[in-house]
Amino acid sequence: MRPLRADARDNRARILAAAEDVFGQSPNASTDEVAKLAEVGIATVFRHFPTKVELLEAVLTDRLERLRDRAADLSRDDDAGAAFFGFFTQVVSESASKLAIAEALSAAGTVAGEAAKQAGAGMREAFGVLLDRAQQAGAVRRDAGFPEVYALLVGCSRGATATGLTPEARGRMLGLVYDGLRTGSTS
Amino acid sequence: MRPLRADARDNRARILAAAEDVFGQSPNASTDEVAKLAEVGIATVFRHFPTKVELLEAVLTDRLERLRDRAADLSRDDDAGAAFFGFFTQVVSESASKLAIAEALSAAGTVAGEAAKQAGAGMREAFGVLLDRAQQAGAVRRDAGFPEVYALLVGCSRGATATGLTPEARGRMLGLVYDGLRTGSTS
DNA sequence: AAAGACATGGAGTGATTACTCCGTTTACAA
DNA sequence: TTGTAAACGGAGTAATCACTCCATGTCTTT
Repeated sequence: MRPLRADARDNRARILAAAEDVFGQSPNASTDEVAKLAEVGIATVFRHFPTKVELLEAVLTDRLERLRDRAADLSRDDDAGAAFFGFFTQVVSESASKLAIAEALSAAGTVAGEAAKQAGAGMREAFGVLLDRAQQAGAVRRDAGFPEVYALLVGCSRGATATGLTPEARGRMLGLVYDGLRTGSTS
Repeated sequence: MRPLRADARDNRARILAAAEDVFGQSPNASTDEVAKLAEVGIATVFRHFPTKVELLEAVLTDRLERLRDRAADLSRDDDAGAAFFGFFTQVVSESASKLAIAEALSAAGTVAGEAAKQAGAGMREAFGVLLDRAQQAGAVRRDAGFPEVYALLVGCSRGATATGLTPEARGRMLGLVYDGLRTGSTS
């Protein structure tokens, strides 16, 4: 297919940004709201994303790919422990202000269409690498399996946003979790 | 006001039960679905709960009160540590099958009307007592504040449900968290 | 610069849904 | 048993929302 016309590409980007914003604040907002914020007609939204679900998936995919890229970057860090805990902290902190990330993490494994599903798998895989390396380096206990650690990542994100934790309390919460994850706490 | 007529009281209970079931599975189901499941006309639903929001609040309040009662019971247990961890485990385990509990916990502090707000406060207070006693007994480290522990409770619930954790993985996740909460892990 | 493909906006459509009206039925008191 | 207030069911209403149609506008190519 031929490349998009300049204005079309522009609008597409604006719509995606607006959707991220709108759905980030209230997940079942109407498509009209997205159009309004993007300063675009409704028809334009539907031309670029034929269905509301596809628009949501596009937002989701976008977020997941960004998280995956960040995790992949960090997996090349020399300090595997710092990379793992740094990623974890960053994700949870961002979720506090961006509801959408928390939702994206939840949805990553469950619903969603093909593209989003793949992005979710990629993101989880990249996080798995971070965990592996941190365990090899002795920064995270070896008996911590991926599913439970990933659930903790998701859970901490949602818990922090849902209860409206202050940044300080969020730090203390992560401190508790990290103590549980570190080598040495043999339960 | 006079006592409800027998059939009315009956229907009210059936509607509440149906609502818990329906909204527990898909939080934005229609009121019709609740009526269908309760084997009651729509009008009857709206006569008992004048608004969909009020119906949701009633479900929420119900759940929160049950949790509060359970926490209050456990706070009379001799083993404060077992009481705290037992409650935590039970809440997270139930959330796995009942989405609604996880949602209720999240909503407890944020949105919701007067009755639900109060029920949420009561539940959090009862949980706070459990935490206090466990800390006094030396089963939970003293530098763990209520907000972050409560956020962990909510988070573990949501994380477990959102990622579809197996019961075994859920147990391991809780093991990690509990290790972080116990006395001795001085971070 | 001019043609024609590509995009756009916004009114329109049908489906869904929260909530109401009212004729009928049911529980309770005497 | 019967009168009546209380409760019920379900068709009806208005609003919302996802999505379409088409007349108008705008890039881009030669």
